[in-house]
Amino acid sequence: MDDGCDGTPGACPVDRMFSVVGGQWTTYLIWILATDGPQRFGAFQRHLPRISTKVLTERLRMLERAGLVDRHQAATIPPQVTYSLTPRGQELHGAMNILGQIAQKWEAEGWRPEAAVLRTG
Amino acid sequence: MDDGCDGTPGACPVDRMFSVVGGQWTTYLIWILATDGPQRFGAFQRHLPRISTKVLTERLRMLERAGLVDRHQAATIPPQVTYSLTPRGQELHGAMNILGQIAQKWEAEGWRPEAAVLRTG
DNA sequence: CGGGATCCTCTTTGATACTG
DNA sequence: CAGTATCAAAGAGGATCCCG
Repeated sequence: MDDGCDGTPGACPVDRMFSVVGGQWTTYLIWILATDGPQRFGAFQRHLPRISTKVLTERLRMLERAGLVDRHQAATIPPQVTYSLTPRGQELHGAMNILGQIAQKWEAEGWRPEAAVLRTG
Repeated sequence: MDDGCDGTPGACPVDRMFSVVGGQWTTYLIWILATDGPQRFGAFQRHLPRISTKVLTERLRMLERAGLVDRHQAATIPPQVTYSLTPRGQELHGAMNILGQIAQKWEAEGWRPEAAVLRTG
């Protein structure tokens, strides 16, 4: 019963996972990599026109440190940097996909998440 | 391929689900309800000593609007309000549990999420 | 007991400009 | 192209007080 979930940040395994992928944009980055394959920095920006370079960099660095994304840099001019999912990133995507499928199933039943959420904009 | 994931908030089903349960504390609330059963307002505060009444109320209201949590009020004095998981809340908990299990498996392999995350505190 | 209303802080984001 | 640095705005979260 007591799983150490006393509210200390990261006390729950679920929360630790969310602390890595819960940030804004993060699910999209993983999704894009999983569905469209490896991407370059500029390609992400084209996929997500409203993300800033700062945040995009931060998210990619974090996913890289978390071992979910691989960063491959070609020493050309201009530089070519390509990001891809690691096996762990792929495994995580599969699990997140389950959440997405539940969302879609519920929405087919009339569920309206937007109505519940206090969206920030 | 294109699943509508252009970065507009909530464009992805996964993101819609995260918009509901991705907020801080939310995973804990669901976890507590799933493992310890129905809880009263004050019980949550005892479980999570650092949460404020404002945020706890907000989260519970949101989970209620999202149909994941049931709020039952007894018209006694003093009032007794009890929160419980709906069937959807239970289904979601099961799916989130998968993420937690992956986290635990990876951690057993040496994965260190804290090292990756830019924790806010 | 179970909150609602405020105020205030701190983090997170976004915009912009510059660089190897 | 792929970032870095800086600044300003926004919003979430915390603390506090009060009420039914």
